[in-house]
Amino acid sequence: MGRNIAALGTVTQPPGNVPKYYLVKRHLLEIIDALPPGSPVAPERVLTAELRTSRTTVRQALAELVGEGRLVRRQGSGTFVAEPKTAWPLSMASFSEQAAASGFQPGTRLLSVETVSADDDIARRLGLAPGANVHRIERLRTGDDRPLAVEVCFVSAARFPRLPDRMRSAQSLYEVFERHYGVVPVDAEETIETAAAPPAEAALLETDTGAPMLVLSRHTFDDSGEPVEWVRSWYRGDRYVFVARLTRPRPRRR
Amino acid sequence: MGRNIAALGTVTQPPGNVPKYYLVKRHLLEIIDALPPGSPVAPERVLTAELRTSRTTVRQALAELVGEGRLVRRQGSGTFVAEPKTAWPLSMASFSEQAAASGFQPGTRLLSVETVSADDDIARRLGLAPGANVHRIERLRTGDDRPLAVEVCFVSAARFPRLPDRMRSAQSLYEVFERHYGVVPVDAEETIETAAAPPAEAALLETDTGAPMLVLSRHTFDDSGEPVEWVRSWYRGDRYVFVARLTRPRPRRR
DNA sequence: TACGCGCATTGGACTAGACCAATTTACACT
DNA sequence: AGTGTAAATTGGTCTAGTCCAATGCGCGTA
Repeated sequence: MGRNIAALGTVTQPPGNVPKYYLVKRHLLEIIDALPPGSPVAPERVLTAELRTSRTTVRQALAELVGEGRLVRRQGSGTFVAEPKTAWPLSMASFSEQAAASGFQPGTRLLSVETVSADDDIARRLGLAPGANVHRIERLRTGDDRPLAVEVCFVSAARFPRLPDRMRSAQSLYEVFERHYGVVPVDAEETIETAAAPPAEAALLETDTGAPMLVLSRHTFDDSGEPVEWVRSWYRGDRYVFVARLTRPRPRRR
Repeated sequence: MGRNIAALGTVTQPPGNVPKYYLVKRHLLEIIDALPPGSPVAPERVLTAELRTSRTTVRQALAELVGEGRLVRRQGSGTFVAEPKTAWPLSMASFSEQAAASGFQPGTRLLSVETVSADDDIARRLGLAPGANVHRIERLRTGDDRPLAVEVCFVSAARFPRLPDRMRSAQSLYEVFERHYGVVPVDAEETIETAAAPPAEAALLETDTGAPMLVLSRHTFDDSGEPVEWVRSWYRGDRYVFVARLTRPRPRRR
């Protein structure tokens, strides 16, 4: 068509400054909403010409849509409408149980197990003296053989001797905790934040450096209130939505 | 100094492709980590010259650091090390209670109340026929007079007649539910995802269009399992971390 | 001293284009 | 018809620069 971006949609928003790339984004959104997942979208250079803008501006709009899980891009191939996001439950259940609850075949790839000296933050979280030895366990969690999350877990080396060896043959960390050490995690504090994917995590999760991620940090305690583990998990923000079930704590007051 | 980016740090990561902007980001991170909040960081053009790269590349690194809450930028003024993020609890408590628990003086600004026809998604969520009337309540929640979140709430118009009038003088929606309609929300399903800030939300939250956000959607039910409200809240991803407390549901099995 | 105007500084948005990498397509040759 | 290679297509990274908007500083003036 070749109509100018200025003619796109109606700007009902704040008086002046809606960036041009955002008009492009809304325009693309209208197109995407009408197409089923997998449908191809016009290539960058075509959009650039059609909308009379620079490639940079088009790319900024596309990048946001990719980050929000609306589009998928494949170099050399094209841009396509993405599948809807997948729900990921927040619960005390083990990874395998959570995955199963979401209808995935869970899998784990052990990336590295090493024993290192804890930095101040980790030591404090695990109730150890600064510099104490901790096991650092890095794993790639998969669902239906597709990468799902990268987890880095820290536990006290003194409390869990020979854990590295045991990890190499085990699937579930919680099972090892219980079987070999009699430790049962009973509650946890989870924090959720956004971050940009570092190159290593991006590669493992098959996305791009800088892609928006959901970072879930879990601080787990056993029944006596002792800290058990400190885990930091990276999930692709364009693929997953976290779901939490909340119940009113007390009957009522007032 | 004028040292080239190629000399920065050591690339132990994946074989080849670490983008140049990421080297800049790591370099800046080292600087930031050693400075207290509020400290100024060198302006873009200086970094561009020092690191022998383009302004675009420097800006990409800065943008990610801003999105992760490590830096704050003020046009005409400069770039500064940011305050640490603030924890925001996920619980069934009302906004005021949650804010108080986080040490904020809670406030609410009613942006708009209107009665509209529900789209299919909203109707389904509230258990209504498609096109049924719903009240749409848009509010800006504040903590210590600073914008905290933008909330858009939908409730059935048939179930809550004259709610718009009552809202205008009320602070707490839950209080109105209980006092005037005898409805007490008891549990909820919350979903958390990432998104880029639209211009309107960005303006209200005093950030930039496209800034990474945490979007919290809450589907609330009363004691008989009836849906009460559907709320979508936008929080600045660079400022807040969501915190959830989890407890193992069952005593144990196996 | 206090005020106000103008300029320099700084971040924000956008452009046009170069070069690279992955993929797909087209075509020549067997 | 099948196969392999070259070319075209498409997304990814980076550069160099323009113009604008908000802020803050300094200087001249009242």
